[in-house]
Amino acid sequence: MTLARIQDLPRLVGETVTLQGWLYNRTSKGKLVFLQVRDGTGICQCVVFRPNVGDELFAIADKLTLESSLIITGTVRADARAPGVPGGYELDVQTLQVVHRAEEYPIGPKEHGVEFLMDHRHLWIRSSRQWAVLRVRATVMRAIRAWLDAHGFLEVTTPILTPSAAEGTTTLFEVDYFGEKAYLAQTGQLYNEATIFSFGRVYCFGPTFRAEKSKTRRHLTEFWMVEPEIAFCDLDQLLEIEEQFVTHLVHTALRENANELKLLGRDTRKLERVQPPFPRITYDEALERLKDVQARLQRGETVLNCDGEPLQDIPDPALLDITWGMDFGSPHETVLTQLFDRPVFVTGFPTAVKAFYMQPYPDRPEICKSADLLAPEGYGEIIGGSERISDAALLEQRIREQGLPLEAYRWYIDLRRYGSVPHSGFGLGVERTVAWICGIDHVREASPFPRLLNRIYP
RNA sequence: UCCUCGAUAGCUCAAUGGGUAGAGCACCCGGCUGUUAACCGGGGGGUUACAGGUUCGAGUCCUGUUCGAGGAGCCA
Repeated sequence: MTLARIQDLPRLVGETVTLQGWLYNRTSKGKLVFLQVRDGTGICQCVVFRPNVGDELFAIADKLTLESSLIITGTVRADARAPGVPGGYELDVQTLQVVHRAEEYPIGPKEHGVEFLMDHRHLWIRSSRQWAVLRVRATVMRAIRAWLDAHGFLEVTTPILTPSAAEGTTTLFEVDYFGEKAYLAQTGQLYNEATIFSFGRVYCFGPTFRAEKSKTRRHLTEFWMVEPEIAFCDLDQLLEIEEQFVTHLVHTALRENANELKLLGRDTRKLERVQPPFPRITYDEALERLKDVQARLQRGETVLNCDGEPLQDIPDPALLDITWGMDFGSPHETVLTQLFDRPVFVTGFPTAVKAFYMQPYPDRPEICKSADLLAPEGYGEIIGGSERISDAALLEQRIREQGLPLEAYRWYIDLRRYGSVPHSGFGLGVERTVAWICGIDHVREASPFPRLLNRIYP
């Protein structure tokens, strides 16, 4: 008899093993009880047959409550009828010990509303879909570090308590810092721009905070972001790094989380075609495409996506109104991403709508060397990146133009005085990336305990 | 901040023009050797979000409040 985990059962057929886990579901049929047991690595059907275990143990198994904790011993056998994760294997139960008999469990196998599930998030994460999503999240986070570490990046942590904003002060959480105002970080980028001069290629990876009053499927007030920053790197070089990086994340999840993506019902063919190079379109080109789509929609034409299907989630073509100089809204991203079969870069946004530190094109200063990466299928922006201004005088001018407090950025301007170099970086949002890979419709399920507008419990 | 929709059993929902508040799931009891959200029979379970109004009579109509969902703006 050996202790086993459910994910290893395919290699243990014929052996007698002990599982430790919780009762996920139960059905009984006369002298048979089917216990769906989960142990964190998978879900295994355990078959309790009355003549095998005796009347006393059978009665206990037959009355077990959902989520009761169990230690259960039996023989592993392959059976195509056995549901579960990975499925196809079940345990022929010999003995069973109840560690704790659970009280009546509030979350059933039937449907529940969002508010109820969010109030019970501490229990909801036991459900198979949530389990699958959070396993993919862990894979993505591991793949982020693995790829960056393998490509010469050094992880350098940046502060969460910060004295000022990178991009204005309207979306920051304010905290009291011994009588002074401080803010929870919404980016580590400015500090990354300092550490590249020490290490060349760096990244920071951790939670960031935005006090935006956004109530959409794409927003959390606390989310995880990885921000690589690279010295001696222009925008074109940055995009090559980004597409290699994102491709690695997607294909690592495809390889390591096949069971999870299957459980989620994800169409993995759409993920498999994520391969470099990603298409690159300029802001100007994107504007033309958007106007074209809007005109066709308003004429009542059906506009097709990259797979030849009608565009989804376009409630009102009037929302696609845009003129040169405006930043994209969510409806614009929703349209653009459906026109491509892989993530698409949009480059050269108007300088006026982007952050002060982005490098303007020398021959066209009204646009800047910025690039957003939009995920397919309407998931929208998962990366924002740019080449940074490397000239101290130009940076100072841009800070003044934006009306930002020059004094707060003195150290940041200082970086351009001592061996300044062209450098670039980007930020990738973990929850949005996970939501896209998993094919789920709201980022709140991509975080174990999501923080949202009006929600900080549990 | 704005727009739209919603709140009825533990959960998901129904309740015809205003006329005795109902079903499925969950739970408890009984039945069945292959269930896949099993099925069959029985049982308990309600201050219809809150406050006020109209009415012989309000889950239903009106006013206000609270809470929630989706979206816009902003963003990853």
